[in-house]
Amino acid sequence: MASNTPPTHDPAELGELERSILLIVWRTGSATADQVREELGRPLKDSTIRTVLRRLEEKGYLAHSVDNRTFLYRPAQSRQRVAGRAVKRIVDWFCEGSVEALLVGMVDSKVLDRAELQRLADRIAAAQKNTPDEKVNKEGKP
Amino acid sequence: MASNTPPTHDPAELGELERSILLIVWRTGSATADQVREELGRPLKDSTIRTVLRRLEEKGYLAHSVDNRTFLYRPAQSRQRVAGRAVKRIVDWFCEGSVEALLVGMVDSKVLDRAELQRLADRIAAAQKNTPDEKVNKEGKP
DNA sequence: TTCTTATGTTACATTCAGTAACACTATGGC
DNA sequence: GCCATAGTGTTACTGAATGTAACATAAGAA
Repeated sequence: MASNTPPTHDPAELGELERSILLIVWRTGSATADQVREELGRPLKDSTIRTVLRRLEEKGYLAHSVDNRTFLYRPAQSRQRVAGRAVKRIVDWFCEGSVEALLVGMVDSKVLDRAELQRLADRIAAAQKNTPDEKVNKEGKP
Repeated sequence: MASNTPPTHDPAELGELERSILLIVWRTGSATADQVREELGRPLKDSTIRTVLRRLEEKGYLAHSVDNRTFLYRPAQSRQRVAGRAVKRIVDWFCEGSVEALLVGMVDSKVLDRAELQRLADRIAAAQKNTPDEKVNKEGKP
């Protein structure tokens, strides 16, 4: 498999409110609709929050358990995983799959500055060391 | 602090067709509505193509010049720049501005495999070397 | 039982992208 | 000069995704 994403577009597109709420759940680890509403600091009705939470769960970003009759939402995916996939999509679309090209572009467009680049290099070096020669092969991309 | 505020408007997500057309213009360097339509290989009306081209220009992705009464569209931004900014947005939203966190997440979620990571590290190392101590020098000419 | 609290369901407005018809205007040929 | 053609300008409709919320309902608590 690999290659392309199916015709149905990836649910990486979130709205503002959805994103805000998702961030809150990520930040807090878990939250009830009420907690989210308070965190939000915006005058939104309870049902609004719950609708968004439900949609986020439908989209696979959240999961919930029932704690004494109250829904407790938790992330179903890590922030970074979601971000990673979103980036992958961008890379596939705009850089024809080349992460390197993306990085070059990021430097080029000053999205990344030298300092960050340096830290990035360190970080990557560290990651290389931490994970020996493990198998991390993914989509067939020889 | 350094300039962090995106001066231009937020590069909102593009639709499928918009993306396809944008890719065509990027690929060909410049194109008329008619050329785009042929490249697309989809039975779309001329006005459709032109509408999308116009919207892409409004959004700042394309620019046009008039060649003998015919609009000739050209990219207003490079693919990589667009990609870079899109990634920055993701990083800001999901990783709280930390590109490192993003990279770690990408590795974690296997969006990036070790080979890519290695190339990336090389690439970055090369970039470090190529750019003295000055501000980021965009690849210029190899 | 009644009140309270939380969920389930349904709906409406808005925005945007996909798609296109139709009106309008130079320009070149006759 | 007049008209056909090839372009552009304008406007619009549709459908999906999101923001937002009202209203109905079920299950504990008092």
